[in-house]
Amino acid sequence: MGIKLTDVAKKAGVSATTVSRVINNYGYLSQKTIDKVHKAMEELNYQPNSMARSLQGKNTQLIGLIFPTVSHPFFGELAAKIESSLFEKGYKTILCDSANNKEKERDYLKMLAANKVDGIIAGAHNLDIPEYGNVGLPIISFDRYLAEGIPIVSSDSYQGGRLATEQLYQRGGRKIAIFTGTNESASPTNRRLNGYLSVLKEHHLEPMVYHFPPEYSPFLKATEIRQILSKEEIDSVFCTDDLTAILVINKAQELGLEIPEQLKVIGYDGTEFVQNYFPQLSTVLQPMDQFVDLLIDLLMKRINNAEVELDNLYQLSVKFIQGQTS
Amino acid sequence: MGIKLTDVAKKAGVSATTVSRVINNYGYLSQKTIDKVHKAMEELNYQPNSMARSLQGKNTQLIGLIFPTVSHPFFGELAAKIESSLFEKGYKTILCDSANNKEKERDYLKMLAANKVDGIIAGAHNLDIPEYGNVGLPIISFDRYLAEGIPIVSSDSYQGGRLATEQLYQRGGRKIAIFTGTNESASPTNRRLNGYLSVLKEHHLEPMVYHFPPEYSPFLKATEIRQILSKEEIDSVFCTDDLTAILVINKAQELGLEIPEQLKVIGYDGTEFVQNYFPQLSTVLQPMDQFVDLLIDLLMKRINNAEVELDNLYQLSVKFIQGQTS
DNA sequence: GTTAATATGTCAAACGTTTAACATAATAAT
DNA sequence: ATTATTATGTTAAACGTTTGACATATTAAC
Repeated sequence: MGIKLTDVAKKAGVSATTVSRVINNYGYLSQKTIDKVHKAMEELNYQPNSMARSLQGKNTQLIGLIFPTVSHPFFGELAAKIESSLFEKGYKTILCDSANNKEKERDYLKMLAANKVDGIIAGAHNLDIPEYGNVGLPIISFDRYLAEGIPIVSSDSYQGGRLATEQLYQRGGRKIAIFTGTNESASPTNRRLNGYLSVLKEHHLEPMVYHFPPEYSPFLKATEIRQILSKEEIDSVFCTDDLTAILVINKAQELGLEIPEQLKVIGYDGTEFVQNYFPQLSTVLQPMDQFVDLLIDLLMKRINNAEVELDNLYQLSVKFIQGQTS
Repeated sequence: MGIKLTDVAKKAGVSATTVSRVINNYGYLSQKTIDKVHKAMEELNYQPNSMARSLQGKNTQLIGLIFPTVSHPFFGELAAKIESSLFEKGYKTILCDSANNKEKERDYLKMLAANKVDGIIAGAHNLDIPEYGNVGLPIISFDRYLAEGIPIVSSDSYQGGRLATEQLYQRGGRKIAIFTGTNESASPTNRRLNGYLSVLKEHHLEPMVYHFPPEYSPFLKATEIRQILSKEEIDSVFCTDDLTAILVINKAQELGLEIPEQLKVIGYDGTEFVQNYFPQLSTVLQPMDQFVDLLIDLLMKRINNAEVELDNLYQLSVKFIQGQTS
């Protein structure tokens, strides 16, 4: 098929070993030879066959990325930033959208192993996948418990939950509801709820907790939100993600509720996207860039030394962003 | 390292060849042996080494996806759907965000070749990358001219441009501006502008064309939009993407302009995201699912037969969605 | 002019799988 | 009982690269 190492050797008038030495930079080499070989590689547009290299035990420079879906702005941004940062380090990214599908996630895990990726960053939301425990690859998790010994990077959700709820209270909210996902006790995301509950308790307020299953379509969710808003007496909502907050605002407007006078809304995530296109939203900003840096930093550590000791949980602090919805 | 074919053979009490026969399903095999081998593979959690397989000339089942960035909802959705559809066909997706960076796109092209992907779907926006012409891989392009012989899948942008502009006119717009990207004459996207121009000409109206370079941040773009809206006499804007339309709406609200009474706005794309979270926006719906099906269908054709004759351009028709902004 | 250091070459094994060629069993068909 | 068919095994080469062992040539150092 393509150009191979021996073609380069022939063209440069050297041995195959010498070409390999140039590529892998070992042994004695004169500058003249190095230049000659590089020139030949350029002229032939030679690319070493990754397959053959990694058969030899070389790294594939591939990283698997397992997220629910990049069509969600939060994960889209996270994936884009991770991809970009990895690229700068010479890694390529295999994208795995688990789509809240346990089977798919499992299949992907197998595939990534078969493709001998150097490591995995996983942030999907399907629970109980024991395979994570024994893939035998460096894995770092985002915002979710996977298995013993796999470090988790997340925002300080408890603090974030408190922060948002406290803000609603400060602004006069007394009937403060929380709209969140399904109960996932093992994952840090759930701590947003705990933060909310702790603040309500301190102020002796009655919690109003609404769970929305992740498989709900936005339309279905919006419909249910509308019902809740029209039926229940609520003056404030803490949504554990920005998109839900946007639905709440849309439905509140449909119902003629003044924001923030009649209904205060605070979201969670603070993606660049939402900040750019919904600047009015009050939200809790997750430190996206720090996530990316830390995830990759930890992963690189594990790749370079599988036995390195890492913490179980890294919690990055969040920041409240005051918009006009609270 | 891991479990290999010979381990499976030993465990199942058969020869390596037999295991290979089971995996690749050729030659004579008894059901008993097949079961025995499968059982051994399961028990050992065996995954054939993809590297070794593709060294043998087997397909890698890898597809490269080159898009500007998945942090943009349009490309995020497109990427997610393509990934999902490819997964069902047994392919894995290597994600390449070109980030409007020509060098990165070039590097990625090389990497994809080195990784022996079976094919590429490219929808980035950097022009003049001659390498596309001679990667020697099946490539299908989305919405952009890459090189001679590479089919383009796009929406019927000319029709879309006409549709949106005509709608604005019908609703009473007489000072109709267009907000679009930088002039890229070779790409189909530019035809949205041409559609706009043709309608204005028919109605003897003066075109008002504003170009925004793709490297502009949303903030910068928003600032400029605000200036334009406050200075110029405009009663309607056709934005060639939804996100720009959202910026226009936000800035118009800041300026106290009533929508649609004082300013009508129509976007372009109609992603599920925008439909879910900005349902009020009038827009031109691109047939996302048809894009995905066609892109993959064409790519598969090229993969299975490199010489297959394909059209240069596939234009899918768009649909106007009436919201409350026009 | 000897010695050491540097530079390149030859050769072959290895990575894990596929597959062709050939051999031999086991089973079924006549 | 002979023959054909089906099932499995043995062996070895191949994919493209890396790397160690060893040999030899060139250059530099004293």
